[in-house]
Amino acid sequence: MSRDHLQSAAFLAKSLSDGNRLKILVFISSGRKSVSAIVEALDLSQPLVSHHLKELKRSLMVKVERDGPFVYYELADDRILDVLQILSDVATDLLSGRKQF
Amino acid sequence: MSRDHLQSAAFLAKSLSDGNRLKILVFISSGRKSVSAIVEALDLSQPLVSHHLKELKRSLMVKVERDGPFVYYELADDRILDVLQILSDVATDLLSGRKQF
DNA sequence: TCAACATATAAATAGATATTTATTTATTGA
DNA sequence: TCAATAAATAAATATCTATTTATATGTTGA
Repeated sequence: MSRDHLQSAAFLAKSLSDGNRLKILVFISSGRKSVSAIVEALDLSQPLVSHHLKELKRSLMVKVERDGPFVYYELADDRILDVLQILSDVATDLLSGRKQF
Repeated sequence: MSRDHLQSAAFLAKSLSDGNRLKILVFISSGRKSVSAIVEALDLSQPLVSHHLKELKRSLMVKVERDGPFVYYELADDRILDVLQILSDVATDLLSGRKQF
């Protein structure tokens, strides 16, 4: 893995490093969702959701589409879910304190 | 994936969100390395390497072992490399601008 | 056009984090 | 014991980021 590739991986990891952003990613993974739908479902303030969506857009992990007054956000790549699953599994194992994996 | 699992994933992702830490992880993935070996190989200052190793230890992603005056760090779980590879692949595809993955 | 709604942006704040420089602690060979 | 090496910690700084509150922009139906 080259230096550039490592930097790219770090950049995406940074986008995945916030719990609220992960909630958003998982929520929109079942299909495009409007901002207001996200706000309601996750019980976060609208500006906070917009802020996180902006960050996710900056890292290209979401695709955006306007439809009338609504703006829909969609997961850009399903492998992001795979990453979250692996990280969750690894965290579980690491916290269990076992010595070998 | 539960809320706790998402929080755990976010916590690990935060540890993966720095380029220098990823360099360290990849370097030690070929076997335990001393701090000074890491400092030389990556051309980073010794306190900076210690700082990042402390962070990696906090997230349990490295195992630590002292041997005389040397302290050796080792990757705690090889699936972390899988995560980095996927993130790198995804970043490449997202930056290529293709619409479907 | 205007009121109502959807979303984005601005500004302020508080807390986190990467890096540098300087110092301390720990270990060992002479 | 002491000098030299390995590693960790402290302190300072500068930057970044999550969140809140307030406001602006954009869209549509009446």
